[in-house]
Amino acid sequence: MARKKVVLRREEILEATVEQIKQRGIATTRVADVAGALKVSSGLVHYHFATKELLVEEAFAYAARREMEALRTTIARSGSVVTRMKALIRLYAPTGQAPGWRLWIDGWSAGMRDKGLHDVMRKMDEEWKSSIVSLVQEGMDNGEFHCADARVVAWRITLFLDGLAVQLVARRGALEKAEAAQWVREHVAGQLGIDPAALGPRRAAGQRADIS
Amino acid sequence: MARKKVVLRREEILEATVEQIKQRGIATTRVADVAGALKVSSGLVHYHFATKELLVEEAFAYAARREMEALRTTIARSGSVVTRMKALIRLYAPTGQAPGWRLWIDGWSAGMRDKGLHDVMRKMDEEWKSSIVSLVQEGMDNGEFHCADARVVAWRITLFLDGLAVQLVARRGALEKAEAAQWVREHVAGQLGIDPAALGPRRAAGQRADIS
DNA sequence: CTGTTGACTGACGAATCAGTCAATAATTAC
DNA sequence: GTAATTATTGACTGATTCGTCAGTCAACAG
Repeated sequence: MARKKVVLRREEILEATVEQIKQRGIATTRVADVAGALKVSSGLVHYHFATKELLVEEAFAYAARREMEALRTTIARSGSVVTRMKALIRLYAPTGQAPGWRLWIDGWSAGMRDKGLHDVMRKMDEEWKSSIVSLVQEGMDNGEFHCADARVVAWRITLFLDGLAVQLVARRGALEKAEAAQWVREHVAGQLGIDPAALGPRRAAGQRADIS
Repeated sequence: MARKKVVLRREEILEATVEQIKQRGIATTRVADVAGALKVSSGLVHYHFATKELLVEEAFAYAARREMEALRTTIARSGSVVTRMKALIRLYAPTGQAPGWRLWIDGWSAGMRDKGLHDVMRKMDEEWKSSIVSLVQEGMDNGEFHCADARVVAWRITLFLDGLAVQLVARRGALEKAEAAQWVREHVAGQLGIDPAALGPRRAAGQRADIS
């Protein structure tokens, strides 16, 4: 009962799959779990997605698509480049419980053996970096940023955020959230050639810079 | 046939388990794979390790122990602190195919749900960082390094290497090995307040520093 | 109102694998 | 040399889970 159009049902299933994977991880998520979460038969999941492998890959692609949309929206907003960069950091730095990062960490691991998954992650990473590059370039062009190579800067920022995500997941609790946030600001600001305070939590500028 | 003392057999099995996990990943490694690699029955593996979960955890602990021994050996060598830091980077930077990193990336993922694994990884990370801290501190004390806080520097170096590992695995081939090595040198040197050329591939010092 | 499509079910087949256990071969103890 | 001990086997079980399929029923077209 409650029959749905294919597109809607597929999206619903992908959404549920992403949620289950965040909670249980890829390996321990059963297609029965996904079906159960939607109160639907496991047969239906297979009706829409032939194999579990395909389901997982499409779920990652779905999650990646949503993430990239959010990124593009943030970047396309009005306001100074610095302000948008700040928003971007708040969106993606793994400060907080960062349930989204759990998904990507699982993806890195599974992607080492699953070609399809690997390609999905790779494509997302390319989009992510090219978005950062264009934002950084915009800042360089209008004089807000002072750095040499937008591509290298984008890589280094990505590197740092990935590493931080690993640390905050692999050593939950060992690093203060506030300290991590401070490091992100310092690192990004250093890369962009701006004042770390400009990326501070509230006001864009004009607060004490109590860092070494 | 070919009976072995428990300690030896256990070590052999752990070694084989690590190898299998590097190749297949945690989830898709069967205990039959481990047994098969040693040309031994699966019953024997269970004779030494009650459950697969235990086997995997101990395999990670074993790998971590070996890695930490190598680290301590490198750090305890004679020579300047810079030289030892250079050796350390060569040992751990995920330049090359880095099969060791595959293990840790799997560990990060599985450790999010497996308490025992999580603790193993956490302990190794603590040891790793405290080793780095003491090396950095030594360099600060004898004037080779110029930085403010050894702990923060150790964290940032770790962060960077982890992030780089992710990038080189998640986007195999997209980043030139040489460029990655260059970035590691720049980042580490920047943190330590020294000339990146001092961490260069061959001679300890006295070569051109062709970086921005 | 009726026929057709297609989303959906639920039971089932088939395969996979972790873990058990009784039997056996090698080692050690005495 | 014999008994006790211990490492090892390999066949087996029980549980799990992916994927299939024959059939049901809602929605819609005509």
